Amino acid sequence: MTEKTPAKEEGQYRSDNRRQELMAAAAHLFNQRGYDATSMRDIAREAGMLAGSMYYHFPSKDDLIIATYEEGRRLISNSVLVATEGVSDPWERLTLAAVAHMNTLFGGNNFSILLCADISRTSPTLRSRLIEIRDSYDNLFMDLIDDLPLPESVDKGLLRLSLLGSLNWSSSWYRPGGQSPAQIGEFFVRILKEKLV
Amino acid sequence: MTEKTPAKEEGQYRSDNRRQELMAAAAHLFNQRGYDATSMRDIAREAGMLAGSMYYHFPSKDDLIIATYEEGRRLISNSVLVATEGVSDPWERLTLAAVAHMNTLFGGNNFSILLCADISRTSPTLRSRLIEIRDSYDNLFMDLIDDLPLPESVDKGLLRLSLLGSLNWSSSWYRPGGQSPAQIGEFFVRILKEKLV
Amino acid sequence: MTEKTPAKEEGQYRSDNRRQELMAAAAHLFNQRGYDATSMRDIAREAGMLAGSMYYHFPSKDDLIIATYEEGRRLISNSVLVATEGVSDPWERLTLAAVAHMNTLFGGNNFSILLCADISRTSPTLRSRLIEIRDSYDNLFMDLIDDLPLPESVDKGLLRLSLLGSLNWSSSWYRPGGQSPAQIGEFFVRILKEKLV
Amino acid sequence: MTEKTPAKEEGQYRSDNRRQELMAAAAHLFNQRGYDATSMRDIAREAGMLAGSMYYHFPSKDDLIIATYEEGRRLISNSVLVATEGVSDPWERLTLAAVAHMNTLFGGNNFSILLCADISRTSPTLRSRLIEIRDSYDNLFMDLIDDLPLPESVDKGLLRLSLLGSLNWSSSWYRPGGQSPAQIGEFFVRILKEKLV
DNA sequence: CATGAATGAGTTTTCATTCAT
DNA sequence: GATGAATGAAAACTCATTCAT
Repeated sequence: MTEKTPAKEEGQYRSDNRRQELMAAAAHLFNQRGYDATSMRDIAREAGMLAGSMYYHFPSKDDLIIATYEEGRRLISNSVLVATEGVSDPWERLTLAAVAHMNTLFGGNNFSILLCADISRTSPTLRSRLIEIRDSYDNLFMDLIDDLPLPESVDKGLLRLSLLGSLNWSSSWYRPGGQSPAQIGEFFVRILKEKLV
Repeated sequence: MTEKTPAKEEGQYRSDNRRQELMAAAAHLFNQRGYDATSMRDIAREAGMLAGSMYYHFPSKDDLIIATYEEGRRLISNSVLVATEGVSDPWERLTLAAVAHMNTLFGGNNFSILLCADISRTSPTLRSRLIEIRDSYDNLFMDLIDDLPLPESVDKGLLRLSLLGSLNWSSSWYRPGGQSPAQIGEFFVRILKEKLV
Repeated sequence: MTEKTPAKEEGQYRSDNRRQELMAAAAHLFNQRGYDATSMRDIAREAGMLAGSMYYHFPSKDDLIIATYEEGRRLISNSVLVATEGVSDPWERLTLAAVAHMNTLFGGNNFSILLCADISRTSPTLRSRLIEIRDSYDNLFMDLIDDLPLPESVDKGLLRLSLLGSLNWSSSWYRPGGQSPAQIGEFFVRILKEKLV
Repeated sequence: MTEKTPAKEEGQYRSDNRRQELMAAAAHLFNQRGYDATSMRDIAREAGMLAGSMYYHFPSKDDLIIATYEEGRRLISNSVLVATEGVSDPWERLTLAAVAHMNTLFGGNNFSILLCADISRTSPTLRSRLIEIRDSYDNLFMDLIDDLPLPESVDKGLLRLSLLGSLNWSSSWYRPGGQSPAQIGEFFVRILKEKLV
């Protein structure tokens, strides 16, 4: 796992410290209130800094949004890849991926759940960048579903969208206390695999 | 059907004309740009009126948001009720409901799709009101799923959330041209009903 | 003279009152400190209003700049046209124009002298608009100089630029007390007309 | 000529290299965008340095402005002095001075043309310093015009202001391609000397 | 000599809302 | 019912400057 190492190989961190704190503060607030309702001042305050100081680290709010989103993608991609590594049964792979997806979403990192947020209403330039990032994650599921042994009559594209919808919509209703994220992920795959009727 | 009558029974409309135009303009813009990015001035302009004039019809922006949201719920609830009326087979009822749901979402009315929007990031007071409204719609699906003949091992609550997730997530990817909304709705129910593996 | 009438014929005034006060305040401060160093807050304060309120009358600072500049052009154009009206001797016409130019520049209206300011360092879009306006005034002098009976060896374009330079540069050194603006204007034309050596 | 020597006699340069690069970068940007619109960061970037580093060489932006302005005065003063050295006919001396003035303004050095910029709109302290510098240059023309054999009726002060206005105003309209700077300078003196009417 | 990081006051602009007419 | 005009708080962002290292 590389996400705890200095990550020099991605060349995207400068003097990691404050930048990471800023991103953590931003992700936290973006999740609580959304992009629009979170001001640069709010983020600065949460990171113990003045608003103007942030602009040394991120040239604009959009850049900060993109950075947190990309960090979210990096973390969840990693989780899914690690979880499915070395497993060959396609349904088991999909189950493990769904479980890793849910565990990452609700496992304490504030970044990945940003990928479930509504981005259809941000500025066109920002939106297209975020969509790119999200698509690069969705592709992992495309591959997992492609490997499934399914009757020809099943549209694999729609199947993927159905599963991702089930999984991501959880961000709008999940609260700790009931079933665990892992159980929920496992269930959403099981009802596709098993005969219900 | 009640949606064309003056709706006196809800006691909340004054001199319907301008009010309805305002709501239509608002719903249109809310869908395009989201709540935050839509200003009262934008809405007023689209309705051929000045910003100040709106406050005769709606005491605040939140009230306008709630009104459009509630109108969306009213329309989609109606569609689902009408579609399932008189049908008794539980799987068929669920399929018809999903189809009606999708047809209403993408069938030209700008209100219902607002129910798929991310409200987890609005002010707490507004949010709790919107959640109430959405829940009162989700209950329809609760009933439909309760009627399904399912093994005890299947958690009906999660099943409902899975289906609603699949259906509502479509608002983030659906574009006209591929499968029709009705086909998509039918498919999402079918993969629950049929054995895939 | 039309500049004191409601000016309906130019169609550019709304409810003249506050708009004119705003323009007067702006012109005053633009002259004292320049465009950049004058903030919208400064202008608002001088007009007895809050910064945000100005945006009802002018959509942006650039628009306000353009409006004051255009008002300056209107006033000085009028002065020159009125002064030369009915006079036919070309040198006398030029003298009267120079005198009117100087009298308008230093005669209490804060608008016209803006045309002497350095605009080579504003944003390209703003600059090109201001240049258009200034050129439309300079054309008056083009005509006056064209009518002069001069030897072929004299470049009329350069002659115009020389005179306008002499006149406009006065905005950087003129202080009341010495020669009057009218005397200065008359002198600058006389040294072109008379043999000095 | 002293401009190539280390200039110890002015006692104001430290380790000339970086200082000169900084001044060149500043002069370049001041001409393109003006003082206000040029930030210390812009200048630093153009000189390949970070903003903070400049403060070793110049204690403030105003000091940097003054230094470039003074350098512009030094260069153009030199040109005029060299051009008129050894010539005794007063009108020829004035002509040569005007030609040298124009050649220096548009001859590639970015400093001297700063003297033509609008300084009537900078902070009072800065302004008074810049005026001092400019006046010390204008005095050269005062002397040249004093030597002219003119009728008593001609106000020599105004004559100087007229000529300097014609010359300096060129900074607002001159573009390479038409008459050369030298031809323009010669023309502006000729129309004073010769009878036009 | 230079850098990285921060400061704090400032900028233009936007916006929900109010209210006299 | 609607308008014109204003309010005041907040937004994103900029910038000259400072200073420890």
